[in-house]
Order: sequence, then C-alpha cells, then structure tokens
Amino acid sequence: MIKENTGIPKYKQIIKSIEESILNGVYKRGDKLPSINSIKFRFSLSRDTVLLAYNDLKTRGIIQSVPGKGYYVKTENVDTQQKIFLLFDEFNGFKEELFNSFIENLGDNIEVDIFFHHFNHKVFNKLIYDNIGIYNTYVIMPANLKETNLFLERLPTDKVYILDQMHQELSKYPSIFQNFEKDIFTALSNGLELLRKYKKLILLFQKDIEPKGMLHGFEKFCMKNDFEYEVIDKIGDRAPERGEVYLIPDDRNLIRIIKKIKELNLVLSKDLGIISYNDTLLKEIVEDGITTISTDFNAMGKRLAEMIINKEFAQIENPNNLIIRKSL
Amino acid sequence: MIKENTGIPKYKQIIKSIEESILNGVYKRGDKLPSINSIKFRFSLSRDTVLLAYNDLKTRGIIQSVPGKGYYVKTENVDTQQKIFLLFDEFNGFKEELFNSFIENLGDNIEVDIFFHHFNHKVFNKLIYDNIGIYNTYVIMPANLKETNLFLERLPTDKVYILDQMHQELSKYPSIFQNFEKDIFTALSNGLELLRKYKKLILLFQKDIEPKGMLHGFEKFCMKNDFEYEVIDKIGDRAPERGEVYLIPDDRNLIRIIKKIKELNLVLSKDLGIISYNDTLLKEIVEDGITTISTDFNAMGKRLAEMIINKEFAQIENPNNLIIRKSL
DNA sequence: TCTAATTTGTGCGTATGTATG
DNA sequence: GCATACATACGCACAAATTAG
Repeated sequence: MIKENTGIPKYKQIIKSIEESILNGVYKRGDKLPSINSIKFRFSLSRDTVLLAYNDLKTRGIIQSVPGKGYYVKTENVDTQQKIFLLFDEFNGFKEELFNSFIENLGDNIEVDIFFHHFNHKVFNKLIYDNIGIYNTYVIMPANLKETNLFLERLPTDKVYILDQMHQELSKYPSIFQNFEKDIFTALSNGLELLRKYKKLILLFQKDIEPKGMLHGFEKFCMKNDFEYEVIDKIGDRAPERGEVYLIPDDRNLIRIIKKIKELNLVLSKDLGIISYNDTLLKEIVEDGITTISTDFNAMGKRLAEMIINKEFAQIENPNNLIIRKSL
Repeated sequence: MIKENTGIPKYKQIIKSIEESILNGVYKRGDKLPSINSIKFRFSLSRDTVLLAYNDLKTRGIIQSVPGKGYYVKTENVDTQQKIFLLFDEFNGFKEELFNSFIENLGDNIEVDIFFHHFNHKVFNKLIYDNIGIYNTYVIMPANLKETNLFLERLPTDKVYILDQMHQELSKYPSIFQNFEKDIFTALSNGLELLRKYKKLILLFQKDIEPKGMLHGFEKFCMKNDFEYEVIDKIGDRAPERGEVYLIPDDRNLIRIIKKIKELNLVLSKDLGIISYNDTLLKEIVEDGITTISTDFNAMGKRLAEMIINKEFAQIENPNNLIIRKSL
C-alpha cells in the first residue's frame, strides 16, 4: 500500500490497494479500515484524496461508513474489473479452440488482451516491459523461447501463469502445458496393437519448429518396442513404402504425403499408416478419418480459466488423446 | 530543446526533442513530462502546437496522458512510427491468413494490437471507447453488427478502415470487403457448366451467422438460370438425393453431409455435388478435393496494409475465386 | 463540504504558406 | 492567374479530472 508521484491518480491507487487487500483476505467482512486521517498522515495526502477513494468504495457497496466510528468492510465481493494479459507465440488456427474455451470459462466481466511475440525475444521483452503493472494476471506462452524467466522476473510472481510449453527455468510459476515427450510416448503405446501391423515408424520433425520432447518420446517408444524407425525433416522426393507409418506434426506435409500415397496407388491402413498431430474438424473425414494425437485445447483453456479464477497454484499436464481413425 | 523560425515545423521539433530526451535518458519510463502550458510559455508557442506534438507521441504509444494530471512516458522505445488498433469479430482459423499477411506487409516499426468484439454490441462499444486517442489507425471488422457507425463517430474519420463486411452506414470510410452477393453469383456463374449436370441447388443458410448477401446472390443466380433451388437452415434428418448440389458455408455441416453421402452410398460429382465456402488447406484432399468459393484473405491483408501505409482512400471489393475440385 | 489552482480534452474561428490543378 | 485543399500555427472558451487547502 504505497503511493507515488506518477501515472495513475492517487485516489485510484488507494481504491485498488484496498480492493486487493480484501481479495487477499487482509481485510475480512466487518473489519475496520484505517481511518481517513491515519492514511492521510501515513502517506502525506490530502484528506479529500482519501475521502474520494472511500466514497467510491462506499457507493459501490463494498465498504460502509459509521459516523463517529469509521469505515467497515461490508462485502468481500469486490467485482473489480479483472484484466488479463495473454501473450501467445503466433496467430494460428490451433489457438481458436484454446482461446475461445478460455474466454467462455472466465466470467463476463473479465477482459482479456491478446498479444503475439512471434518467437522474437525482443518483441517478447518489450511486450512484458510495456505492460508491467497494468494487468491483474499475466498468461504467457513462451513456446520455444529460452530464458524468458529473466524478463518475467519483472512481473509479480503470483500473477504469472505459463501456458502450453514448460521449461525448467519457469518451474516457480503455475502452469498448464503439454508434456510432448510423455504424450507421444503414451499415445503411441496406446496404439501399439495397430502399429504392430507395420514395420517401420517415420517421424517428420522440423527441429526449429517442433518441440524437442516430441522427438525424445518418439525415440523412446521405438527403442522400447523394438521398432525400426527414422527421423526426417522433410519429405522431398521420398516415396512412401508399404509397411511404413508416418507421424506428421505439420498439415502441409500431411497433404503432400496423402497425395503421394494416391499417386502410388497405395492403400491407407493396409499398405501403410498415418498419424497426424493436432486434431481439427476436417481430419474426421479426410481419407475416411485420420488418426491423430492431440492435446485437448478445450480442456486447457477451461482449466486455465479455473486456475485463475480460484487463484490456484498448480502445474498441470494437459490431457492428450490418441484418436484412432481409419488411417492407422 | 529550442525552436526556430526555419525549415521543419515547430511541432515536429518538439516531437524530435522529446524523443531524443527519452533516448538520452533524460526522461525515463513513468516520468512526468512538462505540461502543455509550461512548454507554451517557455517557448512562446500556441497551445495547439504543443498539443499536436503530444498527440503524435500519444498515438504512437510513446507517452500517455492522464487528464487533470499530465503526460507521462509510457515506453522508452521511440522507434514505433504507427500503432494500429485492429478489432476482429472472433478468433477463428480464417483470420490466420488475413492477420499474418497484414502484419507482414506493414513495415517493421508499425505495431498492431488486436481485439475481439464477439458480435456483442456492448463489447464493441467499450473497446472503441476505451481506446480513443491512443492509436493512429483503427481497423474495424463490424461483421454483422448494425449501426456501428454511431460509435465509430467518436474516432477521427480519416483514421478508420472497415474490414471484411461493409454496410451502408459506413460508406464514408475506406474499406476492403467481401461483396458476398456478387461473389457467390459470379462464382456460381463461373461454374455454370458443371452445375448444369445437376437438377437442384440447396443453400445451407444460418441467417444469424451468414451475411444476407450470400442468400441474395444465390437466389439471383438460381432465378436467372432457371435452377430449382431451396434454402435450409440445418440438415437435420434430411437425406441428400441424386441431382442435388449443396452449397455449405459452415464446415460442421460439410462434415455431416459428407458422412450422410457415404452412408447412402452416393458418389460425389456423379450423384450429387458439394461447394464449400472458404478454402482451407485440408479441403484440397477431403474426398479428393472439395470445390470452394473463397475470398483471398492473403490479398485482403496485403491490400489493407498498403492502404494504411499510403494513406489511400479506397473502397475495395476483395477478390474471390471459385476453386474447382472433384466434388462438383 | 466548498473553493481554488492546475492540467488535459475539445470545439470553433482565423491566418498563412505551399502544393495542385 | 485563380480556386482549392492541406498542413501549420495561433487564440479563445469551456468542460472535466485531479489535487490541495
């Protein structure tokens, strides 16, 4: 509860400070608040400035005044406008479900401002720096950016949440994230029976874009189950062969491979298999159904909203599913 | 910090001087700048001249104003030449291409903040109201919201651009938009030969969501070319029949219909046809290719960026294409 | 509670120089 | 030469916010 000589008006600082104290349980219902004079002296303010703040809270029904005695907390229901700073990596279709379920599961009077760092450290830092102190909650998607913790230090620790990708340096923050290594390992394990039909597993892995955990989980699975395997970064002129299963994180590559399969008159799920990463609507009907490994973005958005509303500290691995369709 | 009677305008000298002071560390983030009046007296200037300079810095996000208090430094990053307020209807996959091509085609020193009104008048108005005066360009996607002009009046007319959907009330603003009526009419006309194979055209039209022009263009085409036609709002239990062509704006319905077609052992492009609205990656391979009518979001983003950079007043219909694939 | 000082925000009128056609 | 539009600059008046006494 301190005041300065800059930016936001003093009386608004007082209001905000009292609201937060109530939210954090410093003041309970019925508690007496400091008198106007005590605040006036403590922070060297005009009496009017303090009065302005108390009157605002009074007209909003949060505190009540008892003439001759003082001010008391009337209700702990401080529906102060919550503002959330949401920093995504980039704008793409997969964010649709996540963002919309997040918004829906937050209350109506919570405002979310969205930003994109485009995998650029400078942009990331500037966005953090320029928005310090303006929001009640900061949700950060670090993606593959390293050492973001150095800049996140500038934000109040208890107001930061990490989303989608987790790094060791960020372990002090609550988070909900994909465990790519575990997800791909267990998903493949769940599909083991079907995979036994095939001879060789091939992962299409672009190391600048895809998270490393994906690669590790894939290799772990193949070694444990004695699968022949290969990791390639692009399709190029490669011709798919019988007995292969392709694990494809990127949809452009998915299209290329399906076209090649048709050119070669191969038959999906007989001659060879496909597993795609991230489920989208149309994958249900492409080639009578593409098998996907996919995190539940809906659940991720919902759980994140709950964590924020309940001020819950948790570090959660988001649920992931293998959706088996005809392509395997 | 001095002004002369030569060359560059006085207000630009003020801007430059303040920028330099920030760069040299004379003013730090959060610092209070001299009041308009103090500068006015010190350098014998008009109040308007100083205001002009401060407003420029404000709309670029470098300083912020607090009525009744003064001007404060918001960021020490002075490079930003323009800040753009971008108001979308909702977060969905179709925006990906549009947004990314827009960003790419703006220069490096232009910042874009993005917001969503979720088809809600109140949210729309609040977002406009809360952001008056702090951006130098406003790009608005009114979608199906009516009478948005009443609130857009609060923004400087020459700084507003309308995106994607156009309404009569907004004719005074530059814009780039889809002409749904014309687009669907000419696209269908371009496919006339193929359509002649079929007997009846059916438009799946949800009137709360889809723009009216779509319906009008469809009806106009059918009447002009003597097609039997029907407009339905959902599929429900309807069974697709031979000789029908379905025009489907929504992808969920696309999936439902394709499933039904398979259940009934009908064959696409022989027994019946499908045209989908808005092209996406996977439609190239769904059922060996879905014919689509689609606006060029890439072109839309690029052209919008050009208009803003060149301060060009134009009202442009965005190009639309019929992409013929096997489903017709 | 009242008064006053300071500051930003906005609107209107006016004048001048420059570029355009 | 003339008309027009635009950017620049000045002056004035009033509203509303902030803060102090």
